[in-house]
Amino acid sequence: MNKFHSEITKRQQRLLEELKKCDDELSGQDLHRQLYKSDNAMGLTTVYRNLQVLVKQGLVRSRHLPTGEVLYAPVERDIHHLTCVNCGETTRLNSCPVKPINLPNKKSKDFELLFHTLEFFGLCQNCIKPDNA
Amino acid sequence: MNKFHSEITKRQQRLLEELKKCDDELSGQDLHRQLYKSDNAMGLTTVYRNLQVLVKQGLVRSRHLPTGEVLYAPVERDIHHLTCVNCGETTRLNSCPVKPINLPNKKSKDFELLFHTLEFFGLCQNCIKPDNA
DNA sequence: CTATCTGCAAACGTTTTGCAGATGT
DNA sequence: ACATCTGCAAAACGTTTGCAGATAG
Repeated sequence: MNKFHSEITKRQQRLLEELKKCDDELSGQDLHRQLYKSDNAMGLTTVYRNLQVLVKQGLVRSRHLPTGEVLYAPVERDIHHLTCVNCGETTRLNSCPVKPINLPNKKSKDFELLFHTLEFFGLCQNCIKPDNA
Repeated sequence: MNKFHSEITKRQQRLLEELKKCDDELSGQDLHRQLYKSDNAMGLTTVYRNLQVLVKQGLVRSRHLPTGEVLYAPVERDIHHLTCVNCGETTRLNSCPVKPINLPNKKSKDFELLFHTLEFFGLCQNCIKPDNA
């Protein structure tokens, strides 16, 4: 049996559940904080380790913010953003604005595609104006 | 005059030149190291500060690796990758495999698009096999 | 009883910041 | 002079790792 796509542990289920419950993406820190308020507190280390597992299983997608932190969401959630390179302001796009033409096959002998990230960077309305910080 | 798209300094020109000269993407550390060997040594802080400027000017694109480090390349270079979520191995795609359909206008009142990043994540050939670390 | 999972504390490594001195207009 | 740019050293920060103890099958 492939070590990926196997059963997941209680803790991993809990994390996935929390991600699905939330409409947004969450960081490891977010999840840790949020679970501490609930009856399923778990250490930060555990949160990070299990998130990695969930990504490798193909159940969770991850994305790196310009700040260096990582945000997680269920794989099936297809979120993309406009991000201002000056002020960092982010606008969410609720559908993927590109049409895949030559995407790698979802499942080929060479590469099993789990998810993609697509982010747009530029200057937001405020920052386009002259005299901005 | 808009503070973006204005003239750039010698140091910034040097960084841009170095990025153009290289076929790959480079990190701040890479650039710093590389310039130290040349006649244009500059401090790490300066490298980072000027790279930020170049990104805001729309001359350079940046992309965050899963490791947290940031890679830079000239904006016009349209590179995308397949990355294995297990071992981190990366394969480069030399053309953008998606067709923009509803991309934000390159230049609108609301948002001035400078570049986009598109990365694919999944499992590489090696890691798909059972019994992998 | 062996393998896996956990959590704490310490480490990591890249990037950022404070500040004083250099540079240049 | 005045604003900008630089570099050093220290800080910052989310994340990762070592290890010993807990848990589970």
